[in-house]
Amino acid sequence: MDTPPRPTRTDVFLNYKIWLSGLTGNGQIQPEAFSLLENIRNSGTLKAAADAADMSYRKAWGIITDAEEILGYSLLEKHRGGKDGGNSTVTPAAIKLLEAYQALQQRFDESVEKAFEEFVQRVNKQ
Amino acid sequence: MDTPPRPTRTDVFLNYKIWLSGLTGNGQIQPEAFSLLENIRNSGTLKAAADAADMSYRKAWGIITDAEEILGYSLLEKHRGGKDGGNSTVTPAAIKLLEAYQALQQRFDESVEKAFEEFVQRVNKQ
DNA sequence: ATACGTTATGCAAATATATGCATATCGCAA
DNA sequence: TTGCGATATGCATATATTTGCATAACGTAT
Repeated sequence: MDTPPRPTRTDVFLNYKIWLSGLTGNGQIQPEAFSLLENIRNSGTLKAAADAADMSYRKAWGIITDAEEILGYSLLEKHRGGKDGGNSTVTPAAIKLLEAYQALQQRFDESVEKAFEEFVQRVNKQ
Repeated sequence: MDTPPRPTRTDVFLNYKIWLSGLTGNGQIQPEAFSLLENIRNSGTLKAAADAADMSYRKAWGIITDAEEILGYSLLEKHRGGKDGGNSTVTPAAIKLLEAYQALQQRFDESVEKAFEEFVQRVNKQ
Protein backbone atom coordinates (compact mmCIF):
# COMPACT_ATOMS: atom_id res chain seq x y z
CA MET A 1 0.00 0.00 0.00
CA ASP A 2 2.84 2.37 0.75
CA THR A 3 6.06 2.80 -1.13
CA PRO A 4 9.02 0.71 -0.15
CA PRO A 5 11.46 2.87 1.80
CA ARG A 6 14.38 4.39 -0.10
CA PRO A 7 17.82 4.39 1.48
CA THR A 8 20.13 7.38 1.78
CA ARG A 9 23.55 7.99 3.23
CA THR A 10 21.73 9.63 6.10
CA ASP A 11 19.92 6.43 6.95
CA VAL A 12 16.61 8.05 6.20
CA PHE A 13 13.96 6.75 3.85
CA LEU A 14 11.33 8.57 1.91
CA ASN A 15 7.86 7.10 1.90
CA TYR A 16 4.74 8.30 0.26
CA LYS A 17 1.15 7.41 -0.16
CA ILE A 18 -1.43 8.71 -2.59
CA TRP A 19 -5.15 8.18 -2.48
CA LEU A 20 -8.32 9.52 -3.99
CA SER A 21 -11.18 10.91 -1.99
CA GLY A 22 -14.63 12.32 -2.58
CA LEU A 23 -15.92 15.86 -2.33
CA THR A 24 -16.67 15.68 1.35
CA GLY A 25 -13.18 14.60 2.25
CA ASN A 26 -14.38 11.87 4.54
CA GLY A 27 -14.02 8.46 3.04
CA GLN A 28 -11.20 7.54 0.77
CA ILE A 29 -10.51 5.24 -2.09
CA GLN A 30 -7.79 2.95 -0.87
CA PRO A 31 -4.94 2.12 -3.21
CA GLU A 32 -5.93 -1.50 -2.67
CA ALA A 33 -9.16 -0.83 -4.52
CA PHE A 34 -7.20 -0.66 -7.73
CA SER A 35 -5.18 -3.81 -7.24
CA LEU A 36 -8.43 -5.57 -6.47
CA LEU A 37 -10.02 -4.27 -9.65
CA GLU A 38 -6.98 -5.35 -11.59
CA ASN A 39 -7.30 -8.85 -10.23
CA ILE A 40 -11.04 -9.08 -10.70
CA ARG A 41 -10.48 -8.26 -14.32
CA ASN A 42 -8.73 -11.59 -14.65
CA SER A 43 -10.28 -13.79 -12.00
CA GLY A 44 -13.85 -12.66 -12.41
CA THR A 45 -14.68 -12.68 -8.71
CA LEU A 46 -14.11 -10.39 -5.77
CA LYS A 47 -13.49 -13.39 -3.59
CA ALA A 48 -10.61 -14.61 -5.70
CA ALA A 49 -9.15 -11.10 -5.70
CA ALA A 50 -9.46 -10.90 -1.95
CA ASP A 51 -7.78 -14.27 -1.53
CA ALA A 52 -4.98 -13.30 -3.88
CA ALA A 53 -4.43 -10.12 -1.88
CA ASP A 54 -4.46 -12.18 1.31
CA MET A 55 -7.36 -10.13 2.57
CA SER A 56 -10.74 -11.13 3.94
CA TYR A 57 -13.68 -10.99 1.60
CA ARG A 58 -15.34 -8.66 4.06
CA LYS A 59 -12.54 -6.18 3.83
CA ALA A 60 -12.21 -6.33 0.07
CA TRP A 61 -15.92 -5.86 -0.30
CA GLY A 62 -15.77 -2.84 1.98
CA ILE A 63 -12.94 -1.25 0.06
CA ILE A 64 -14.82 -1.60 -3.21
CA THR A 65 -18.20 -0.44 -1.95
CA ASP A 66 -16.65 2.51 -0.15
CA ALA A 67 -14.96 3.50 -3.37
CA GLU A 68 -18.21 3.15 -5.26
CA GLU A 69 -20.00 5.33 -2.77
CA ILE A 70 -17.37 8.04 -3.03
CA LEU A 71 -17.33 7.94 -6.80
CA GLY A 72 -21.08 7.78 -7.17
CA TYR A 73 -20.95 5.05 -9.75
CA SER A 74 -20.40 1.31 -9.88
CA LEU A 75 -17.01 -0.24 -10.28
CA LEU A 76 -18.32 -3.76 -10.50
CA GLU A 77 -21.32 -5.50 -11.91
CA LYS A 78 -21.91 -8.05 -9.24
CA HIS A 79 -23.94 -11.19 -9.72
CA ARG A 80 -25.10 -13.51 -7.01
CA GLY A 81 -26.01 -17.15 -7.45
CA GLY A 82 -25.76 -19.12 -10.65
CA LYS A 83 -23.59 -21.98 -11.73
CA ASP A 84 -20.44 -20.72 -10.08
CA GLY A 85 -22.09 -19.09 -7.13
CA GLY A 86 -21.64 -15.64 -8.54
CA ASN A 87 -19.16 -13.33 -10.19
CA SER A 88 -18.16 -9.73 -10.71
CA THR A 89 -17.11 -7.88 -13.80
CA VAL A 90 -15.29 -4.59 -13.89
CA THR A 91 -17.31 -1.78 -15.44
CA PRO A 92 -15.95 0.31 -18.32
CA ALA A 93 -15.87 3.37 -16.06
CA ALA A 94 -13.81 1.43 -13.56
CA ILE A 95 -11.38 0.32 -16.22
CA LYS A 96 -10.89 3.90 -17.30
CA LEU A 97 -10.33 5.01 -13.75
CA LEU A 98 -8.01 2.11 -13.09
CA GLU A 99 -5.84 2.85 -16.08
CA ALA A 100 -5.67 6.53 -15.27
CA TYR A 101 -4.69 5.66 -11.74
CA GLN A 102 -1.98 3.28 -12.85
CA ALA A 103 -0.52 5.96 -15.09
CA LEU A 104 -0.69 8.41 -12.21
CA GLN A 105 1.03 5.96 -9.96
CA GLN A 106 3.85 5.44 -12.40
CA ARG A 107 4.37 9.12 -13.01
CA PHE A 108 4.38 9.66 -9.29
CA ASP A 109 7.07 7.05 -8.80
CA GLU A 110 9.31 8.78 -11.29
CA SER A 111 8.77 12.18 -9.71
CA VAL A 112 9.54 10.87 -6.28
CA GLU A 113 12.67 9.25 -7.57
CA LYS A 114 14.05 12.55 -8.81
CA ALA A 115 12.86 14.65 -5.90
CA PHE A 116 14.39 12.27 -3.44
CA GLU A 117 17.72 12.24 -5.25
CA GLU A 118 17.88 15.98 -4.90
CA PHE A 119 16.97 15.69 -1.27
CA VAL A 120 19.80 13.29 -0.60
CA GLN A 121 22.23 15.57 -2.42
CA ARG A 122 21.22 18.48 -0.27
CA VAL A 123 21.32 16.66 3.03
CA ASN A 124 24.72 15.20 2.30
CA LYS A 125 26.25 18.35 0.82
CA GLN A 126 29.70 19.31 2.24
CA MET B 1 -0.30 17.30 7.40
CA ASP B 2 -1.82 16.00 4.20
CA THR B 3 -2.34 17.82 0.96
CA PRO B 4 -5.53 19.71 0.42
CA PRO B 5 -7.77 17.71 -1.92
CA ARG B 6 -7.71 18.61 -5.58
CA PRO B 7 -10.98 18.77 -7.53
CA THR B 8 -11.70 17.11 -10.85
CA ARG B 9 -14.66 16.91 -13.16
CA THR B 10 -15.13 13.43 -11.80
CA ASP B 11 -15.60 14.74 -8.28
CA VAL B 12 -12.51 12.94 -7.13
CA PHE B 13 -9.62 14.45 -5.23
CA LEU B 14 -6.04 13.42 -5.12
CA ASN B 15 -4.35 13.39 -1.76
CA TYR B 16 -0.84 12.48 -0.87
CA LYS B 17 1.45 12.30 2.07
CA ILE B 18 5.21 12.00 2.24
CA TRP B 19 7.27 11.18 5.26
CA LEU B 20 10.73 10.08 6.24
CA SER B 21 11.44 6.97 8.23
CA GLY B 22 14.42 5.21 9.71
CA LEU B 23 16.17 2.02 8.65
CA THR B 24 13.91 -0.27 10.58
CA GLY B 25 10.77 1.09 9.02
CA ASN B 26 8.98 1.38 12.31
CA GLY B 27 8.81 4.92 13.53
CA GLN B 28 8.38 7.80 11.20
CA ILE B 29 9.29 11.43 11.04
CA GLN B 30 6.02 13.25 10.83
CA PRO B 31 5.72 16.15 8.42
CA GLU B 32 4.76 18.23 11.45
CA ALA B 33 8.28 17.83 12.77
CA PHE B 34 9.46 20.22 10.11
CA SER B 35 6.87 22.89 10.65
CA LEU B 36 7.71 22.73 14.33
CA LEU B 37 11.40 23.16 13.61
CA GLU B 38 10.61 26.05 11.36
CA ASN B 39 8.68 27.74 14.12
CA ILE B 40 11.22 27.02 16.83
CA ARG B 41 13.78 28.73 14.67
CA ASN B 42 11.87 31.93 15.21
CA SER B 43 10.17 31.53 18.56
CA GLY B 44 13.00 29.82 20.40
CA THR B 45 10.79 27.40 22.30
CA LEU B 46 9.08 24.13 21.56
CA LYS B 47 6.15 25.23 23.63
CA ALA B 48 5.54 28.29 21.50
CA ALA B 49 5.79 26.17 18.37
CA ALA B 50 3.33 23.68 19.79
CA ASP B 51 0.90 26.46 20.67
CA ALA B 52 1.25 28.00 17.23
CA ALA B 53 0.48 24.64 15.66
CA ASP B 54 -2.49 24.26 18.00
CA MET B 55 -0.99 21.10 19.36
CA SER B 56 -0.27 19.98 22.91
CA TYR B 57 3.27 20.34 24.16
CA ARG B 58 3.26 16.63 24.87
CA LYS B 59 2.51 15.81 21.29
CA ALA B 60 4.99 18.25 19.81
CA TRP B 61 7.68 16.97 22.13
CA GLY B 62 6.91 13.41 21.06
CA ILE B 63 7.11 14.24 17.38
CA ILE B 64 10.50 15.85 17.82
CA THR B 65 12.01 13.19 20.04
CA ASP B 66 10.70 10.41 17.80
CA ALA B 67 12.36 12.13 14.88
CA GLU B 68 15.59 12.48 16.78
CA GLU B 69 15.57 8.82 17.69
CA ILE B 70 15.03 7.81 14.08
CA LEU B 71 17.73 10.12 12.79
CA GLY B 72 20.20 9.28 15.50
CA TYR B 73 21.12 12.87 16.10
CA SER B 74 19.67 15.90 17.85
CA LEU B 75 17.40 18.35 16.15
CA LEU B 76 17.21 20.68 19.11
CA GLU B 77 19.48 21.90 21.83
CA LYS B 78 17.07 22.01 24.70
CA HIS B 79 17.60 24.00 27.85
CA ARG B 80 15.55 23.74 31.01
CA GLY B 81 15.23 26.43 33.62
CA GLY B 82 16.77 29.88 33.51
CA LYS B 83 15.32 33.31 33.16
CA ASP B 84 12.61 32.39 30.73
CA GLY B 85 12.01 28.91 32.03
CA GLY B 86 13.90 27.29 29.19
CA ASN B 87 14.37 27.35 25.44
CA SER B 88 15.32 25.29 22.42
CA THR B 89 17.53 26.08 19.48
CA VAL B 90 17.56 24.25 16.19
CA THR B 91 20.84 22.46 15.49
CA PRO B 92 22.79 23.04 12.26
CA ALA B 93 22.08 19.45 11.20
CA ALA B 94 18.40 20.05 11.72
CA ILE B 95 18.50 23.20 9.63
CA LYS B 96 20.13 21.36 6.80
CA LEU B 97 17.57 18.59 6.99
CA LEU B 98 14.75 21.08 7.22
CA GLU B 99 15.85 22.98 4.15
CA ALA B 100 16.34 19.82 2.15
CA TYR B 101 12.89 18.69 3.19
CA GLN B 102 11.30 21.96 2.24
CA ALA B 103 12.88 21.77 -1.20
CA LEU B 104 11.68 18.19 -1.50
CA GLN B 105 8.20 19.20 -0.53
CA GLN B 106 8.08 21.95 -3.10
CA ARG B 107 9.41 19.78 -5.89
CA PHE B 108 6.89 17.17 -4.92
CA ASP B 109 4.03 19.60 -5.09
CA GLU B 110 4.94 20.58 -8.60
CA SER B 111 5.26 16.99 -9.74
CA VAL B 112 1.95 16.04 -8.25
CA GLU B 113 0.33 18.99 -9.94
CA LYS B 114 1.35 17.73 -13.34
CA ALA B 115 0.70 14.07 -12.66
CA PHE B 116 -2.77 14.84 -11.45
CA GLU B 117 -3.58 16.97 -14.46
CA GLU B 118 -2.75 14.05 -16.68
CA PHE B 119 -4.89 11.82 -14.54
CA VAL B 120 -7.88 14.10 -14.91
CA GLN B 121 -7.34 14.27 -18.65
CA ARG B 122 -7.34 10.51 -18.88
CA VAL B 123 -10.35 9.94 -16.70
CA ASN B 124 -12.40 12.52 -18.53
CA LYS B 125 -11.27 11.55 -22.03
CA GLN B 126 -14.13 11.12 -24.56
C1' DA C 1 12.76 29.81 49.86
C1' DT C 2 9.37 30.68 46.51
C1' DA C 3 7.56 31.45 42.11
C1' DC C 4 7.63 31.06 37.20
C1' DG C 5 7.82 29.05 32.63
C1' DT C 6 9.88 25.59 29.96
C1' DT C 7 11.55 21.10 29.19
C1' DA C 8 10.70 15.87 30.30
C1' DT C 9 7.95 11.71 30.48
C1' DG C 10 4.93 7.86 32.36
C1' DC C 11 0.61 6.19 31.80
C1' DA C 12 -4.42 5.87 31.91
C1' DA C 13 -8.28 6.98 29.31
C1' DA C 14 -10.52 8.10 25.21
C1' DT C 15 -10.96 7.57 20.12
C1' DA C 16 -10.50 5.63 15.99
C1' DT C 17 -9.64 1.67 12.90
C1' DA C 18 -9.49 -2.81 11.69
C1' DT C 19 -10.87 -7.52 11.90
C1' DG C 20 -13.69 -11.11 11.21
C1' DC C 21 -17.65 -13.84 12.99
C1' DA C 22 -22.25 -14.91 11.95
C1' DT C 23 -25.84 -15.00 9.03
C1' DA C 24 -28.54 -14.10 4.91
C1' DT C 25 -29.49 -14.03 -0.07
C1' DC C 26 -29.14 -15.63 -4.63
C1' DG C 27 -29.49 -18.86 -8.84
C1' DC C 28 -28.08 -22.89 -11.06
C1' DA C 29 -27.49 -27.89 -11.06
C1' DA C 30 -28.09 -32.51 -9.53
C1' DT D 1 -35.22 -29.36 -2.37
C1' DT D 2 -30.74 -29.65 -1.20
C1' DG D 3 -26.11 -28.22 -1.86
C1' DC D 4 -22.64 -25.13 -3.49
C1' DG D 5 -19.99 -20.99 -3.91
C1' DA D 6 -20.11 -16.18 -4.40
C1' DT D 7 -22.12 -11.81 -3.11
C1' DA D 8 -24.11 -8.83 1.02
C1' DT D 9 -23.82 -6.73 5.51
C1' DG D 10 -24.63 -5.92 10.65
C1' DC D 11 -22.16 -5.73 14.57
C1' DA D 12 -19.22 -7.15 18.45
C1' DT D 13 -14.60 -7.56 19.44
C1' DA D 14 -9.90 -6.52 19.09
C1' DT D 15 -6.19 -3.61 18.02
C1' DA D 16 -4.00 0.68 17.28
C1' DT D 17 -3.52 5.43 17.86
C1' DT D 18 -4.20 9.70 20.06
C1' DT D 19 -4.86 12.65 23.83
C1' DG D 20 -3.78 14.88 27.65
C1' DC D 21 -3.54 14.52 32.80
C1' DA D 22 -0.31 14.47 36.37
C1' DT D 23 3.98 15.12 38.01
C1' DA D 24 8.87 16.18 38.10
C1' DA D 25 13.21 18.63 37.12
C1' DC D 26 15.61 22.69 36.08
C1' DG D 27 17.69 27.44 36.62
C1' DT D 28 17.05 32.33 37.11
C1' DA D 29 15.03 36.19 39.60
C1' DT D 30 12.77 38.21 43.49
